[in-house]
Amino acid sequence: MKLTLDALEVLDAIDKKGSFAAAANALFRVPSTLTYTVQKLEEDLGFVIFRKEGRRSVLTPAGRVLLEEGRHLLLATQAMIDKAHQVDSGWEVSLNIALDTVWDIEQLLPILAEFQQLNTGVEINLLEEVMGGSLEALIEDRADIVLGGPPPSATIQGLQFKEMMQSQWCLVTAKDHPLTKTSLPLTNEMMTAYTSIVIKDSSRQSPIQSHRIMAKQKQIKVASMAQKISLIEAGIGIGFLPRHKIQGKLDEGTLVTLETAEPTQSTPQYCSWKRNNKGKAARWFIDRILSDKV
Amino acid sequence: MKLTLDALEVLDAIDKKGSFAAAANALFRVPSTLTYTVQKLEEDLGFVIFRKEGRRSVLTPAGRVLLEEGRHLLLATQAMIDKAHQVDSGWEVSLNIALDTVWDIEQLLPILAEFQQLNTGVEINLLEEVMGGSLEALIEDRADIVLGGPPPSATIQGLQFKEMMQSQWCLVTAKDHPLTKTSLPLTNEMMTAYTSIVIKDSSRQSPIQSHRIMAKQKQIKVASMAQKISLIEAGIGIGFLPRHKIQGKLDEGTLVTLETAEPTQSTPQYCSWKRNNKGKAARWFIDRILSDKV
DNA sequence: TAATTTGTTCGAAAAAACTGAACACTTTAA
DNA sequence: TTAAAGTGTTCAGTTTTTTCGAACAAATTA
Repeated sequence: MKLTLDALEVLDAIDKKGSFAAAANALFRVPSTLTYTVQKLEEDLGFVIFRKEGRRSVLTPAGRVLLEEGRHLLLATQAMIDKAHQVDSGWEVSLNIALDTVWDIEQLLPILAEFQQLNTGVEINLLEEVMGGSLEALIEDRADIVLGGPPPSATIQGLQFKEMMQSQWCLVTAKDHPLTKTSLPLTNEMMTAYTSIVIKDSSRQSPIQSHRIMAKQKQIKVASMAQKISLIEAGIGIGFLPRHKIQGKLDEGTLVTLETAEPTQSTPQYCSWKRNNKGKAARWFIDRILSDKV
Repeated sequence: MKLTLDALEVLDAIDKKGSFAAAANALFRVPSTLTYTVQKLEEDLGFVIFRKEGRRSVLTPAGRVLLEEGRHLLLATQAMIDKAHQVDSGWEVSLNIALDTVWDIEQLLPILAEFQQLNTGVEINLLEEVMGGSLEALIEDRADIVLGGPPPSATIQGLQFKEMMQSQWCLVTAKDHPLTKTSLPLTNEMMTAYTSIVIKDSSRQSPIQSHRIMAKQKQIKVASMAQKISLIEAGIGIGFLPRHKIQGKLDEGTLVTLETAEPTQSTPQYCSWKRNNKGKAARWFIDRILSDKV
C-alpha cells in the first residue's frame, strides 16, 4: 500500500486551508515538507494530484477522488480507533436490553439514568419483545439482557436467570363495555361471546402461541402490550392485563377489572442473561437490577 | 492520527501467517522490525495489541478490533486508489446507458462487445426507460447516454442529439384475436371495443402520458415494450408496436399486423447525450453509435 | 515597480525504521 | 531428560525517510 494516512491528512489540510502555506502552518510543518509529501505520494501512486495554475495549486480529478474518499477513510479510521479504545476499556461498544412487553420500562429508567452518569461510552439499545421473542433475542445474541418474560428452558445451556417479581393478571374491559353490566363472577363461557385482544408472540422460530387463549373466542392479535391496552381501553375487546401496567388507568376509571370464576393467574417475571457475558456493562446492569429488587 | 496503514498491514500479516517470524518473512523484513512496529503502535494508541501466551503472541480484544476493522480499511483504501487511477486514465468509473424501451438492445451488443475488448475498466450500466423517462434520466445524471426515444426539447440546455432511425409503428394482435376476422382497414372506432395495451411513461416528473391513447378505450398499462409484446401475443389486447422489435414474431406468425384506416405513424428515434460530458467512454460510445448508423 | 504570496529546490539535520546478533523463554523431539 | 528448534524481545549500529530553513522563481497585489 503506497499511501499513508498522514498524506491523506495533508491533502485534507491543503484543501481546507486553501494553500500549501496555510496547511503547513496548521500542521505545524514547513511548506517544503508538504511539497515533499505530495510529490512522494504522486510518485508512489503514479499520477499527478496537484497541477499548478498561476501561483497556486489545484487538484486534478484523480486528486479530488483521493481527497474526498480519503476523508471518509480518515473518519472511518478514527471511528475504528475509538471503538478499539472502548473495547480495551472493558465496557461494551453497545448493550442490547430486551424488554418483554409485560415489563414496565418505568422501573428501568432510574437505572438507565444512573448508568449514563458513569460515562462509559456504551451505546444502550432497548428492544421490545413479546414472550418467546425476548428469550430468542438472547439466544441469537440480538440481546444481552432480557427483562421480563418466562425463564429460559432448561435445555438451553449457558443462560442464567432470576425471578424479579410476580405479575398479577386481571381481566379488564373499558368502563362502558357491556360485560361490566353482567352478573359477576364471569365464567369462561360468558367471555367467549366477546372479542378478546391477544398479544402475538414476536419470536420467529416458535409456533405462534399466545397467552390465555380460549377456544372459539373472537380474537384480535396485536404486537405489544401497549397496543393491547389501547384496544381494550377503546372498548374493542377484553383481555387479561398485568395489574402493574394499568394501575393508573384503573385508578382513573378508564379501565375496570372484572371478577372471574376461575382465580386470576399470577406469573413470575424473570431477568435472564448469558452466563459467559464478560462485558462490564452487562454485569453492571445485572447486578444493579437484581439489587434493585430488594 | 497515530496509526499507519503499514502497521495495519503488519497486523494482518501476523494474523494471517500465525507468527511474527512468518509474517516478517512474508513482508521481507526481520522479526525485530515487527516487534518495533507493534510496540510503537501500542504506545501510540495507548493499549496492548498482543499479549504473550506461551511462546507465541495472541491478539487482545482491542487488538482484534484493530485487525478486523483494519482489514476493511485496507480494502477500502485499495479501492480508492484503484478508482483514482481509473479517473486519472480519463475513462469514467462507470457509464450509464439508458435504452428507451423502443430501442432494440441487439444493435448495441456488438458495440458493447467491442468496448469490452478495450479493457478500459469502465463499469457499464444499462437502464431501461420509457419515453420521457429516458431523457429525464439524462437530465438528472442517472444516465450518460440515451438510446431511442424523442429528441430533447429545445428548452433544455447542454443536450446534444442525433436522429438514428425511423421506427415504423404498426397495429398488431395475436394471431387468433377476433379483430383478425373483422373487415379491414380498421377505424379508430372499431378499435375502441377492444382492450389496448399501453406503455406507461417511466418519468417521475412529467404527467402520465402514453403513446396513441384513444378516447374511452379500455387500457392496460404496462412498464416496458417487452411486457406489451407479451400481453398482445397472449391475446389480452391490441396495440401499436415498432416493426423492428417484432419482425421475428410476425415471420413466425404469432403476431399479425392489421391494416388501419389512418396511416401508421413513423417516429424518429434519437441518440442523446450531454455536450459537456468529457469522459472518454461516453465519447467513444457516441462516436461508435453514430458511425454505426451509416 | 516594489512588495507580498505562492510553491519549489536543495543541502543539512533530525527522526524513524530497519537490521542482525545475542538473549530468554517455550514447545517439540530425540 | 536433555537437546534442538521455535517463539518474540532487546539493543547498538546502520539506513532510510522525513523535516527543516534558506534561497529561489513565478504570479499576484499594492
